[in-house]
Amino acid sequence: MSDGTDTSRPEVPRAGGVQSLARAFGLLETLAEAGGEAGLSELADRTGLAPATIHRLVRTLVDLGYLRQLPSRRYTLGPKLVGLGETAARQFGRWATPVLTDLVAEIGETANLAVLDGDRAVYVAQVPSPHQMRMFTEIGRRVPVHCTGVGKALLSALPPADAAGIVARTGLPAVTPTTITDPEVFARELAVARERGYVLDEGEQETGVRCVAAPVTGPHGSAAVSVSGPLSRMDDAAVARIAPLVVAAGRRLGTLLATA
Amino acid sequence: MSDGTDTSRPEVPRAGGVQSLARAFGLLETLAEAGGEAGLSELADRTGLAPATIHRLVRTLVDLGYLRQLPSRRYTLGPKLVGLGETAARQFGRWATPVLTDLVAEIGETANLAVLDGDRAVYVAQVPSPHQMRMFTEIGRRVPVHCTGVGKALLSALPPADAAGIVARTGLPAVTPTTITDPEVFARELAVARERGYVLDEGEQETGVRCVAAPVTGPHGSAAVSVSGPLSRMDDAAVARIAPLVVAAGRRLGTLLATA
DNA sequence: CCCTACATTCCATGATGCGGAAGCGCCAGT
DNA sequence: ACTGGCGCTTCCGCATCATGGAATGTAGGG
Repeated sequence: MSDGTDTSRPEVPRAGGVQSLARAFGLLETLAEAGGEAGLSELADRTGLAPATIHRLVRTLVDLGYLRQLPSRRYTLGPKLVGLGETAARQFGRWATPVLTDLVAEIGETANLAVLDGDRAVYVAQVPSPHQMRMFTEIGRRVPVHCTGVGKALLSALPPADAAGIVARTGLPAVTPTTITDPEVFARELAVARERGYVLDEGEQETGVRCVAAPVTGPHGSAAVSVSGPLSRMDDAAVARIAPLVVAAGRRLGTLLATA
Repeated sequence: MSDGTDTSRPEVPRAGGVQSLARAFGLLETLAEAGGEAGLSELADRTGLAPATIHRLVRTLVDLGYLRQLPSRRYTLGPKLVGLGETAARQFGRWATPVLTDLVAEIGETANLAVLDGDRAVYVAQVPSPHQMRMFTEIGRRVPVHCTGVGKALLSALPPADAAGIVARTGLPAVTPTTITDPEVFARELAVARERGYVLDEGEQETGVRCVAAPVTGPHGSAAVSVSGPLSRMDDAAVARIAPLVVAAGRRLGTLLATA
């Protein structure tokens, strides 16, 4: 950075405006990816930043309560992040939960809301089915887009070029025997989804779980609703009954999103 | 900092090193306090920062995915915060949940883990009692220290001077008829807690709920475990049986905290 | 239709964050 | 116990980067 001849900056393609912020959040993410705990030098290795720089950022975060320093001098995500995340989730849940609750009442299976986060989908709200008490709070969980109902629904609402870009970056790794791994088949799947307004997930992420998902139709709305349940209850007749309800819920959430 | 005559800055006592970071997180907190949604000028009013400054910070956060801009141009907490918060909670929960689960198995009442966050306590892990399905995920909730079992347990593990400092700042507002409001009585309560190794919460935050809490004994360990249930089940005999178990759990968590 | 209020962009200024290098404390090795 | 090495922390001069006042664009209200 000291000579004016080469101003190319291959790292951090387009972070944002304030670099210290981008770096700090990068550190938080790096820490999360590292399993929620890391030493300073490990962070330096992963991010390529100077130790002194990292130390200052990290120290600030510790002072603010968003990071904790363990007795071993390593760093962990701090308690305040839990609070913020909870508030954020509540925020999403506030307007989505009523609609999801209706869906569960009509269908009897677990209903989810997810949004696009980079190249993956994050669950931001969930209303569990009355059938099985399973599934803790899956809220906040990030899943691949290519093998989940919500993921495919999210892609189907994107401009095809953007969707193709995401798929190109993430690839189509097989998770179960039914996961779609052929790009051409996947493209057709999205085309069908756009046509019908909903997608199916035929146990592509978890065997035995069938899922109906629809995009949340809004202006900027990168969101998707889904209803999922075990194959035993989700037969073809059930899907035929469920699909229109999920699509309607997506539309309803879209108008809510635009309004509030 | 613009004029040399008056450098007193009553606001933001000691933020941290990197000011843009402190401000950005301040904005996130302000947004959370405002109900999770606010316009730019509202943020400007609440924080006292220049609109241009806020806009740049906020725009960066939007680019990074930690904030979302609604069609109405207002701002909301973004999906990535949900993910980070969940990871942070999982991080705490990972090593705590097994111990809490054992506690619930032995006692049959809800078990919690909380840490000190500034002058308040935050719940970071919880295993619900099999009895009542009540209580959603209370994780992330911040509560006062003076009227909760975990709060008093946290204070009892602190150097008395530090505990007194916190109490001096927060005061002892009455929340229920049994809340301790006399500083001298409260100091004695903490002394007893240090002596016995556990504290009771006699419906001091919510009438009818009795709670046994113990500090997590670690090197720097500002954490506390608690078990709480309705008075009907938490009689004196139950408390006598429960207290040693909670203390033991605190000790166990302490060694885990020091190790991993 | 104009007008007010809000969000957004521009730009010169200097405060502020940056990172190389030196200092310390902790384990591991012998 | 001594020593070496590694990783965390602190210092300090330089210039980059964030800052905020003012100008511009945009939406809703009278």
